[in-house]
Amino acid sequence: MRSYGQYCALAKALDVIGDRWTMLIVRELLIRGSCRYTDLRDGLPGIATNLLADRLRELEQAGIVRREAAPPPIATTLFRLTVRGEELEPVLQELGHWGAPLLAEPAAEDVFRSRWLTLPLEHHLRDRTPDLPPVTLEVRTGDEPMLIETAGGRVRTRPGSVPNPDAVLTGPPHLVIATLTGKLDLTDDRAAGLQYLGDPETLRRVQPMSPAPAEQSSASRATDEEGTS
Amino acid sequence: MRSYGQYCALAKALDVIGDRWTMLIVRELLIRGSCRYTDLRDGLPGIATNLLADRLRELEQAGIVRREAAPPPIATTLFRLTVRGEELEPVLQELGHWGAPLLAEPAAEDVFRSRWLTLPLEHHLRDRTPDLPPVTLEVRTGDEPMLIETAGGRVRTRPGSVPNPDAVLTGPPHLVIATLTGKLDLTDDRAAGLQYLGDPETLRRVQPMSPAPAEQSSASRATDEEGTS
DNA sequence: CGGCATCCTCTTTGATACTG
DNA sequence: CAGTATCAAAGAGGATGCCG
Repeated sequence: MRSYGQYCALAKALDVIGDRWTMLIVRELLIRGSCRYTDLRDGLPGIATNLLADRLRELEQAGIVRREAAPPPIATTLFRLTVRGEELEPVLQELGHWGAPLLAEPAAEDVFRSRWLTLPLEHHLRDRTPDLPPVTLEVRTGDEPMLIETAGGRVRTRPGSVPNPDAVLTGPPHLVIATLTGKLDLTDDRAAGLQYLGDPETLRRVQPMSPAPAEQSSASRATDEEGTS
Repeated sequence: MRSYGQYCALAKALDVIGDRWTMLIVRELLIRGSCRYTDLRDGLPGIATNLLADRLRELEQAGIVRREAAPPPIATTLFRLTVRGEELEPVLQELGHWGAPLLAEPAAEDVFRSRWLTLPLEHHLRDRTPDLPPVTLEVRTGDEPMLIETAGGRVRTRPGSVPNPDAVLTGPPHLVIATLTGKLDLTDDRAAGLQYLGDPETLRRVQPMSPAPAEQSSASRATDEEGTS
């Protein structure tokens, strides 16, 4: 990327990670920890392979990504974030938080990977009753199942499946998100296509406090803009 | 900008504000509140005028910027952020925080506007003794003087100058920053070109707690990268 | 002046094909 | 698997022109 040439922390940050695709590559590495070129490509549908190669080289040079040889059994290159790279997590969290309302309308043409939910969900969900025995909620949406588990007072998410979860939530991404964040109630009319099996308490346990009042789905755009100083 | 086409909050955010120059335009509007096209252009050295016009239109469409006619005396257009636009402040703060280490080395070729310091400084500085009478520190670096004032327990910054500040700090940007953030001591050898006049207590009062140990200026890049999981 | 629109060149991207 | 090579299309940068 061409530098902005400005002595400003924001501009300098953007000089390094402001390029197209760069932050999404960091997202994948944050989600997956350490992974192969092909894993990255799979998590970044739409990226051109030469761009991915270019960006990885730039990120390596910038000290954000490290390339390492995989342990003996397998022979492949692995990519992972450096400490400096991991420090980008709060940035991505804030950006994701700001962008969350844009997910209000269903996916439409968009591709979706259930892994993309793990980071924001860990950030938003809380264990309301950490003293009770841990629970596991399986979420089935998108390409692969996902687990939401309470552990040590925190809520952890990871791709995967278990034999006997306390509950299973199944449905299209936008309804699953609305449900997990408390914007949509299980008894809600709009929940067509959503299925919840198991103890209702499991869901309530991890939902954030003060569930936001149900949003009007997606009407009126230009009219509800309002500015203040 | 071409959409990433991913149903992911981060990708959606970047669809809207990921374009080149866009975040810097938001920075200017956050700093200046409400301003004219030419003010923006001045705060964004290097931008092509057609790009600024394009981006402003896109931001308006996205509900981030509002265009308003200036009050009768003057006849000009004013641009300002909507509420949705102001909600980007935490994002810019995090990005700036991450990028701050990149300012360690002096400006070199970079252009600089002292206004660019106001946002991050307000975020980092603290009033250590809010019960004492308020103080004013004038900073002279870059294109225009700047004031750092304690008020109501907070530290406020703004471009400007006053007749009798409690202290005046003058010098090149990187030394001024190092001083204000406590990385550089007033008695430090490296402070060549830095001048401080007035009560030393004024500076100490607004500096953040636990001043970071003086950084080795800018040696060794490739060697000090280290990864953890 | 303030607020753009046009024109032109150069760089970056996106899509696809190919290789050690 | 982990890229490089190629090429057309889109976008950025820079200069200048226009209009109230």
